[in-house]
Amino acid sequence: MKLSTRGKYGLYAMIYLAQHEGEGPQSLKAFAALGTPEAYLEQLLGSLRRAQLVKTVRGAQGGYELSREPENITARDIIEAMEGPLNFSDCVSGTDHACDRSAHCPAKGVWEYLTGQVNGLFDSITLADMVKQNLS
Amino acid sequence: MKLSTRGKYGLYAMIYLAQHEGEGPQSLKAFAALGTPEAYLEQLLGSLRRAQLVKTVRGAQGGYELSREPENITARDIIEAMEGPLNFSDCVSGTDHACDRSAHCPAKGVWEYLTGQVNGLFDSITLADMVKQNLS
DNA sequence: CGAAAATCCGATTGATTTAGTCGGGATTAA
DNA sequence: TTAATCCCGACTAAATCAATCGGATTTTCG
Repeated sequence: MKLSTRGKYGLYAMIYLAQHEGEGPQSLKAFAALGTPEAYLEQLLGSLRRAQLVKTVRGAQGGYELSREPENITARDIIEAMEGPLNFSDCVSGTDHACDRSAHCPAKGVWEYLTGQVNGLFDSITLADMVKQNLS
Repeated sequence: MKLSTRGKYGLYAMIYLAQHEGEGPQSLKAFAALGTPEAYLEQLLGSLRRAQLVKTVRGAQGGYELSREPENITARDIIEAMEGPLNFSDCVSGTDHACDRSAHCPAKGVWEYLTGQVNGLFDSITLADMVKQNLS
């Protein structure tokens, strides 16, 4: 089970923005230090913007800023914006017709439980915690 | 973030074997009810065998059995056998040279923390719990 | 006004991974 | 000896990933 680079780079970017809060909008060029291709990062920041985690200022001197305080942005917000919702098995999320015996399927309960627990974990960490390395 | 079908089918298969413990080896044909192509399932059971979670009896009347009691097999054992170890970011696991600034990288601590927590969660659920739906 | 600095956006592409399929080989019970 | 059954490596079509590219739009600054 692994994350794609989208989640990884997305988290880097958000941490970067949190570290530069109050310094005005950060341009993609400023992100260069993150070591990610600028054109790719641009795409990823688009996902973060559509999820309303960052806001943008267009035009010269423009760039990206957090759209709310780091205390109110969770790891789950970020990962979900980048990778879509956690989905261990189709029989839990969404359309549900993937399995015709879900009523008596023990696996379904397992997936539901694990999904809830992992989502809870990711919900419990804020961007502020990450920057301060306040993890426990 | 999603699991591949390997993890999903692998868990089904292990639950099936736990439910039929003591009934002798279960053949791939018996698994047909799981709705997974037999030839594919065969491949997957191979992974479970190499991880020593199941043992096999070859030849006629042969099949698959759990190699130890359901109380001593965890969700992590199964998922890891099927999908490899949890890897949120290369900067945590393995070769480590993926990132030259890992010393002062706040993201690294986040990945380490999340990896530990999720592994702990998966460790805490046994196959016996799953069959009995004893999740909490 | 015009140029430069920036984000926005859809299309495209090469590499990798996924989800199987296939064909034959080895083992064992009856 | 035959049928049942697992073992294994090679193959493949489809999907996803990780970018790249070209141009459009917006805004500041001189």
